[in-house]
Amino acid sequence: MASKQQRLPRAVREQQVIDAAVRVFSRSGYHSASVDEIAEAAGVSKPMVYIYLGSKERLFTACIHREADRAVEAVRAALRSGEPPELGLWSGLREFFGYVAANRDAWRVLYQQARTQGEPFSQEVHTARVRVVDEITSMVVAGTALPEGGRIVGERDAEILARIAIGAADALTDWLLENPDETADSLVDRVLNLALVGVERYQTGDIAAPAPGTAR
Amino acid sequence: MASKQQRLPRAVREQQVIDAAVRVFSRSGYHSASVDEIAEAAGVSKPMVYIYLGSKERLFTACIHREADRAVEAVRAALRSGEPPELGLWSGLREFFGYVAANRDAWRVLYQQARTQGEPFSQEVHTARVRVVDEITSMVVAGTALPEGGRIVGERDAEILARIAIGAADALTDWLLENPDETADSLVDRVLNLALVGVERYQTGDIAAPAPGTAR
Amino acid sequence: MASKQQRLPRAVREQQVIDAAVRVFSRSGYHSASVDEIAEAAGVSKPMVYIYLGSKERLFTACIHREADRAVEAVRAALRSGEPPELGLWSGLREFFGYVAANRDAWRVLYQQARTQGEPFSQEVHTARVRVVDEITSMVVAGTALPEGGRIVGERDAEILARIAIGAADALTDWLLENPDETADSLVDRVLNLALVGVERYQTGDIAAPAPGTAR
Amino acid sequence: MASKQQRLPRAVREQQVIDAAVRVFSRSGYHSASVDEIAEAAGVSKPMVYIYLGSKERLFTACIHREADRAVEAVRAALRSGEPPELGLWSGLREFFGYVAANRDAWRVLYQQARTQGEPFSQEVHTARVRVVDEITSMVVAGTALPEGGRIVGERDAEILARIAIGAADALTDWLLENPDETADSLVDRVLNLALVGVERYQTGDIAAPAPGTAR
DNA sequence: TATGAATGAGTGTTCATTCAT
DNA sequence: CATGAATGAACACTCATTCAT
Repeated sequence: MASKQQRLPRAVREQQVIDAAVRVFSRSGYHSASVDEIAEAAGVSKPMVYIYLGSKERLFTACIHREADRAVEAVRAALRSGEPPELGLWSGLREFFGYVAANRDAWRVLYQQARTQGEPFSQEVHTARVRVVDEITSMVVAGTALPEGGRIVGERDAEILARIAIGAADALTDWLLENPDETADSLVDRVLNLALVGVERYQTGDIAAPAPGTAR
Repeated sequence: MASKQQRLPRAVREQQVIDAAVRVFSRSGYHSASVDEIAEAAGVSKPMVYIYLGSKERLFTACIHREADRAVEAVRAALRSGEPPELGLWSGLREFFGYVAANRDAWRVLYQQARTQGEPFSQEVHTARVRVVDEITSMVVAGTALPEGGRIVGERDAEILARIAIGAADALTDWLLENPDETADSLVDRVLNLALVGVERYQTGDIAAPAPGTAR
Repeated sequence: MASKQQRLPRAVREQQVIDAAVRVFSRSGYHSASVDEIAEAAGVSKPMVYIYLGSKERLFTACIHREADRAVEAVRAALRSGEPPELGLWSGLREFFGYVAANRDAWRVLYQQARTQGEPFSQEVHTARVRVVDEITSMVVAGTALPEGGRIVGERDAEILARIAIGAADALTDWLLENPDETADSLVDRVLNLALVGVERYQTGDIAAPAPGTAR
Repeated sequence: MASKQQRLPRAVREQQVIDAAVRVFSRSGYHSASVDEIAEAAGVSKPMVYIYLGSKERLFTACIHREADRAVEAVRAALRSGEPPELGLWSGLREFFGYVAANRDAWRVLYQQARTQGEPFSQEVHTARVRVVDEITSMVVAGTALPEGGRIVGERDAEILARIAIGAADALTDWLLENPDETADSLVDRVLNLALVGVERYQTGDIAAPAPGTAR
């Protein structure tokens, strides 16, 4: 269809292709997605994909890079727009959850796909992926969360907290998909509630504090 | 290689093949993994894989099913061996984290791979995967956690807590892999520490309680 | 099933296998039919097929040979049981049609399959097949048909008549299968009727006799 | 071989592939014929076969359809070119025999192969094949044969006559192949001769008319 | 004798990638 | 610039055939 293409500038075409690729990679996974499929979804012929992006592998990394940038920028923008600082952690989480829920395709490519594909992507993709994960979560968890106190316990602990946030956000958007009557906001409310209830129970002694290094 | 024909009974060979498949699927992902690769890793010829397991797809679901059973049993056994009840949640989490960290291949196949492959696995695999996730986490989180009080807040909240635990365990074992000087136990200690610190800060007002439904 | 077989004498087993093979070859064609399928249909294990018949190819030729013998014998027996000589041609055709219609599996293997499979069967199978074709039809058409006059016109013409009979019988049993309310006998009646009508029309001039060597 | 990339338009290549397929299917049978073999015979690489024809099965049906069209057209054209009407039946048969003898590959695919392959081709192929058989033979036998008298005896009888003609033509071209000194024309002469002789003998009482429904 | 276990070799099919226009 | 045409290489799957028990 649409034969004799419209002579758009290269940069635009490239974005169209990446847009399509993110959608297709997200739905089918890296290996199942065929370049034909992506080209068709982008409305260009297959050689264009190769002229612009070079190879399927480089196309995939291009997706990773662009979505990494977008993700960082999205959360950063949200945080910039000034919440009162004490609510930093909560609002940061809210933005993060919101982003993941609102950009499922991008997130799937960025996080799930980029982790589960074997060797060819070890370095290039790994570092790009880690960049978002680290940057976003250090923004949300460490930086924003406790502006007054700096690091919570140590660098590693901050990273752990970050990973927990990421894994939770990832797993919870699956839950969101399976419960269509919930929204990203209602989910965040539930999570916060759980935290409060947990703390209360903890205070009343319903949950015993573990002595670290106890079991096993 | 492996010389010629070892003539083992079917049941044994089947397990060998599934063992190999879990390893290979875990490393390469479902689509990248070739049946040849799996057969070689199992020390059998390709036709054996088909004679015993039927197809690549059915081999994959066989992996899911077996690892699902094993995972449930592993955590269940750990919980049965009687910790003092107040420590239920902590020890449950410890066992769960320990399992995930100690069985990375199985977990990758069970959780990451089974989620990210497209259509062919919707039903069969999905339900098997959900079964572990639900069973394990309801064991760890809901059942064991609060034996005196039953459900925490509601069914959905229990599920959310379960998903958080799963997503966190998943993400944290990535972190473990990247920090080889840590162990599953030291990781659990760190997490518990963070929880305690969090609660303390919360109590001292360092973290403001959000009014649920606030932001955005 | 039926594990631990019954220790039957070799000759019997061989016939069982050939019986099954004829059925399966007839239904699926030589190449589609798998030795597994045949072994199962015969109620023996696959190695038995090889021990007794050697190879798939030799099994096929064994089918051809046996069915060739049976076909010749069937028609010969029918003809021996003394019809009045003038009816020889008609009753010969009747027997032949009857045989083909009543032994579809055998006929399919003997005639259709044996002609349409490529190279490996050129000689062995071809000669066996030709043997039946020639023997049966010379019996029916030439020998029996005109005992008083010997050959009709010449050897080649007799062969032509034979081929016509064979081709017609083959094609007509297809027609029989598609018209289940007809029987082999009713079909023969129809054919004879047609012949009579043809001759009558010919006599009345409705059909012009061609001058041989005319057209083109 | 055939050097590299000849860059022909799709329609041309499609016909080349079908041409080659008819030859190969005719020689080897549907199952023995490999797509590789066909591709090589067509002078293209295997993927072209799949890009243009989709699958081996669809390639086979494409052969059937094209040869069906050609066969119908060939006989129709021959009949159109005006023989004196009384000779209709004979010239019709002559054309039909001539076509079959001159297009053995096509005929083998159309008639022999299409009948003897098992299930996958039941509908699509069956109807296409039946279309030629019916159309050609009703043209030759019924329509052309007796323009003055319409149907011979009844619909079923016309069909029977048609089947006889087809089966005879099929069987006789085998005979032609085995007797290379004969031609399609000389064969037709022989057949006509036989018919005449038959009628004469019949008239002189050498052949007794059967009472339909007699024997058995 | 009889068979479950095992495989080498091949087939249909797909896909990333490139050339010729 | 843009694309239809073309292919090398690989992959899932099957089958006739044999060996070890």
